[in-house]
Amino acid sequence: MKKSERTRKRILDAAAHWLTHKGLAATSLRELAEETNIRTASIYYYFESKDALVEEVLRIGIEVVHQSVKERVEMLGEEVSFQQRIETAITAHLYALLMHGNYTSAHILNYSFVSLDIRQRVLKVRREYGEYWQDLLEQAQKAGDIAPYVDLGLLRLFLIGALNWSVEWFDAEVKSVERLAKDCCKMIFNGISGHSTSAGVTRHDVLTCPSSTITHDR
Amino acid sequence: MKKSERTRKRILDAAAHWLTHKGLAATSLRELAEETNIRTASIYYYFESKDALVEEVLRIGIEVVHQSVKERVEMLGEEVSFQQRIETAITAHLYALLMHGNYTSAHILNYSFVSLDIRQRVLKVRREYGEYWQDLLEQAQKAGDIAPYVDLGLLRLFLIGALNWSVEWFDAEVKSVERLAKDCCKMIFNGISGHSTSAGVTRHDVLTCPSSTITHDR
DNA sequence: GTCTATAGATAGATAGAC
DNA sequence: GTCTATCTATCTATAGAC
Repeated sequence: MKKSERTRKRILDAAAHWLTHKGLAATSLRELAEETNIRTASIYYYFESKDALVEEVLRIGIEVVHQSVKERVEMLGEEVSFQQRIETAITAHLYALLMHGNYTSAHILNYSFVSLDIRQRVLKVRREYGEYWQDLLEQAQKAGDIAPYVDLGLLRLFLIGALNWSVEWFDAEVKSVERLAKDCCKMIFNGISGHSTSAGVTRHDVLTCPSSTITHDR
Repeated sequence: MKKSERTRKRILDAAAHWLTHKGLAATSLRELAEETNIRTASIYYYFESKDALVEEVLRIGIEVVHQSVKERVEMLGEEVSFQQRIETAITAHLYALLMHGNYTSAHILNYSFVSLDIRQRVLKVRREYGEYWQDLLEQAQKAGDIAPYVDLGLLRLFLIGALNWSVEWFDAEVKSVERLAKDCCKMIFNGISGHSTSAGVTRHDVLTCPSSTITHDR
């Protein structure tokens, strides 16, 4: 890696760090320059503007998660169950989110505040990742691993939302990423109800169920 | 309500709006004053500083949700099942979040960026709300409505995280708050698995909304 | 309570030397 | 590639009249 590329990366790293901890408007090029040991004006050699720098951080923030998830799911063999694939996807998402730096959290925390221009361009990258999950979930539903009644769009938004929020509370000393992913997956697949059959036990008589758990349907 | 109180409220409303849509540092007292039809200096008659104003918005953002949830759950009779109580709590949380203004979203989107002082004080109010949910979930587990294997702390963070994230994608024209709450509750309690823990999957007509109509983002 | 006026700090961005 | 110097704009906050 050339020195010029390294400098560029150091600016991006500093930006991701400040965007995560201070927010968009409180992230000043002066402080980024100080942290990178260059002068403010030198940033403009690498980036056209503050907006361009921020846009790249946000874009990387999604791409790194998307790539991580895709890679690790594809590494699984063909015969692996969809529940296992989804657990792997959750693990990979959490890993990229929690362990691999500030780019993704910078994205999550600042997306609402960047200019409309940036938001629209970054939205494309977001959509691609959303569609990856949507495909995964649809395949799982077709294969019968997800019940037909489930609204996959809602599931996707609900799941990714919950995972993204973990940047606010995750603590590796309380629960590891793998453990967290496994527990989330179990909760999502088996449900939390105390009235159904015990978690993980396969039932074939799906047409019968304790009515008490659905009595509030109207 | 006195004129002075109304002016104060108009400043708070404007602040909540700007904090939600532009973020902490991009929310300037000048623009708040303009939106409130007063001069910048007049804001200092009502609030000691920008920080004090922001802190009050964030505090209200939690309190309004906490109160809404508490009220609506307490309105339910004693004999109501815990699953129903939790669905009511989810509905109330979403209502306060999505329908009743920008205070809560201002909190969610800016909490990471406010000064340590504010964050620590606001954290107390947050904790109180978290404890309310923890109590509710513990009672449900004791009553047998939530399975013993469930990590209630994880469930609480997962659930509230997913709900809070809905500010990013909720669209009342796609799915109403009540419908959304009901569907979330069903998914959480019954699980999404197509194979096991079958409680509830007898009703395949529960989710009427085609997932494709849910927007990825706004 | 609301105003005018302004102090004092800091922001993004540019010009041009080296 | 990196620098110094600086322009222009905007910010929070204060002083003091009315």
